[in-house]
This record gives sequence, C-alpha cells and structure tokens, in this order.
Amino acid sequence: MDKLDMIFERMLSSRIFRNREVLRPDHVPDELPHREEQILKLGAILAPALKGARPSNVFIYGQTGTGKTAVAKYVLRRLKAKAGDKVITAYVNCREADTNYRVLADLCSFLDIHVPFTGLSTAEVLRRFIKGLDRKGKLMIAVLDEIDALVKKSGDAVLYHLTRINASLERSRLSIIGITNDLKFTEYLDARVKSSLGEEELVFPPYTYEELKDILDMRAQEAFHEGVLEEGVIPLCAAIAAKEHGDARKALDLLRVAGEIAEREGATKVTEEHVRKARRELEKDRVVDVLRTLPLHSKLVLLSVYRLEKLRIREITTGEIYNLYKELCKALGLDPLTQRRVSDLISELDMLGILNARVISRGRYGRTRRIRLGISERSLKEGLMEDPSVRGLVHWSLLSS
DNA sequence: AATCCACAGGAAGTGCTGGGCG
DNA sequence: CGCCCAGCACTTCCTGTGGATT
Repeated sequence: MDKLDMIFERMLSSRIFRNREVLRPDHVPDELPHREEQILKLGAILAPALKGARPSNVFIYGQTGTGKTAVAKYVLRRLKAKAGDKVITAYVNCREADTNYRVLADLCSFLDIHVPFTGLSTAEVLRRFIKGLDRKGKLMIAVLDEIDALVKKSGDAVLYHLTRINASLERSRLSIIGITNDLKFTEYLDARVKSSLGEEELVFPPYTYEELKDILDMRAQEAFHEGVLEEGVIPLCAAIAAKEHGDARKALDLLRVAGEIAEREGATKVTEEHVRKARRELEKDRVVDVLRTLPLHSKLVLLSVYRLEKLRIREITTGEIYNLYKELCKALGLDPLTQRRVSDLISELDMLGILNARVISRGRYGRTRRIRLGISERSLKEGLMEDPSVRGLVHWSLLSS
C-alpha cells in the first residue's frame, strides 16, 4: 500500500462508525425491541394470507418514531418470505404520493403496470389497477403509510374505492394496512370507509426512556466501533427523544449526527457535547432547508416580518406585513399577490414553525393575526442569503428605521 | 345594546402545466 | 389534431366574528 492509498484508506475506514446505515431512519433492523406485541398481533391478523384467504384490513395508530412503519415492513418481509409469490406486498407513502391519482399510480407500479404520472383520469387508473390486480389472481397487501396526509389533502375517495374493490375482483383480493400518526383524523373519514379500514386496530404507544436506551444500545453495537461512545451518550439521546413523545427516529438521528460530528472533528470518541451539537444541527438544518426551498413570495413575506421585528413594531399583523410586502415587490419589480393569498402563505409558514401566528381580536380595531418570527435570526439569514433575488433585501432589512 | 374594524378563512373559478386519449 | 384530465398557484367574492368603542 503506498502513501496515497493510505490517505484514501484512512478516509474510508472510519474510526467511529462500523456501519452507519443502521442508524438511518428507513433502516429496518432484524430485531425490533419492545414491539414484540405489535409484531405478533399484526402477524396474527395477516396470517390468513398464507392459506390464500384475505386478511382483515388494519389500522395502525401511533406518534412519529414509534415503529409503525418498521413493524409493518418487518412483518410483511417475514410474511413474504413464507408465502413467496402467493402474495404481493406494496408500500406507499401517502405524504409523498399525496393525491388520489398518485396513490393509485404507485399501487399500479407494484403490479408492473406502467401509468403516466399525469394525463389519465383517476377513474381510469383505478380501472387499470383493478384489471391488473385481478389478472394476477393473487392477494395483495398494501401498506398506506401516513394516510392522514392523503385524506387531509385529497379526501377519502380513493380509500372508499379501495375498501370496496374486493367486490369487483374475481380472482384476486386486496387487504389494506393504513398507518397514521393523527388519531383524530378518522373524523374526516366516511363512516363506511372508517369501519372497513378499521376491521382491526393496532396502537403503538410511545417508547419510554428505558426502551429508547435499549433500542439505541442494540443499534449502536452494529453502528459503532467498540468503545467509541462515551458512557452518557446513549442516555442523553434517549432522554432528549423521550421528551419528544418517545420518538425513536429522533433518538437515532441524534446518535448518527453526533457520530458524524465527532468524525468530522477527528475525535476518537463520541461525547455528550457532540450530542448537544447534533441536536442544534438537526434543528438548524431542518429550518434552513425549508427556508431555502421556499417560493420567492413566501421569502418576501418572511422578510417583511423580519423587518417589522427589527423596527420593534409591537404587534405585527397581516395588514402590516402586506403593506411592507407590497413595497418589497415594487422594489423588485414584481406583481404582488393578493392579501388573501398572502394570508395563506402566512398560514403555511406558521405550520412549518417558521412563523408563529395567532388570531387575536383588538375589538374596535378589528380581528387579525399577531405574527412573530419563530426562528433565529441566524437561521433566517443562512436560509435566505443564497437566493440572489432577495440577498440585497436581507441586508436592507438589517438597517433600522 | 348596537356598531364596526380588519381581517379570517370558505367557496368557486381561472389559467397554466404536462400529459393522455381517440 | 383537438379535446380531456388532475393538480397547482392564484384571484375574486364572500360571509363571519371578538370585543373596544359609541
């Protein structure tokens, strides 16, 4: 091995990580601690598939990072291993495929049916799906993950059709596993869909602090070299995640990023300080990432809020923002959007946590929203500076009066 | 008790994109 | 080719409202 090889080799062979992939959020491990009960229950529900019978539809509830997706994927994998070609398993993330059309198109792809990503009517895609599935003469088990996102955005029409599809199938059958982290969302569902989809229900409780520690311990053995984690690291990750509704994904993210930071610094050990840095970095990355990809007019709205805060305006309202926003548009030679639209943009920014907007009534002086910035000045600048069309305005906003 | 502000936020419609079908 | 479709960003028009002021 020559010197160059050694440089490459040092890069390649991490002193920290053995295999960081097992800390990634979409990794499904061979063992899921503290989910035995859910695994067995889901397995029991799906077991009839082995004899060619149609399992009941299942509804899975639980907060983010409680293992819903991992358990569903895990059980399906095991089932598939036993059943072989007799069953077709499908997984659709409804946050990504968040329209009726796309969900159906995604399902079709598991049957090797090509559908264009636009152009057909939804009814036509449904027809093709039914025809394609029936031709297979098999059972299909379809996981619809984050199903609440679909229903909130596009209604339950597709779910209605999918739950009734078995009536139109002669040789095949379809079972649906719906996953949601929003417990209240079934209120939006048609009663028939609700009862059909909820033939069986599974609840995933949040992980406790102790359980999170177990999960991290197990994964850390695979992910890190021996002895690189300082003693308090895993407890700290678990404690932070336990506070946020027992979110295992968060715990794993913290551990992974802490490791990455340690590696970048050339440290030989991962310390609690690395975890604290990781926490800050994860939060900042999230915000900056959202900011960067914001449409231009949302950025201008945001800059207006920023400017008004700089001017120490006591109560920033929709109207004040709109006035300033119009000026920014003029300065850039853009046609301003209507106030109605800007009001919606403010709501979107509120939902992203970038702004805090609260409806208040000032009596005689009307009903409006009081709006404040929900992120640090540093994140805001970092997120907006690289957009050439607003960079100048960021500087301008810094000047007072 | 009535008024009225400054909007919130629903409903419906428009124009455009990117694609299909016959 | 002309027409249709879904989705999106946006506009237009609208009704509703909490509470300080009259």
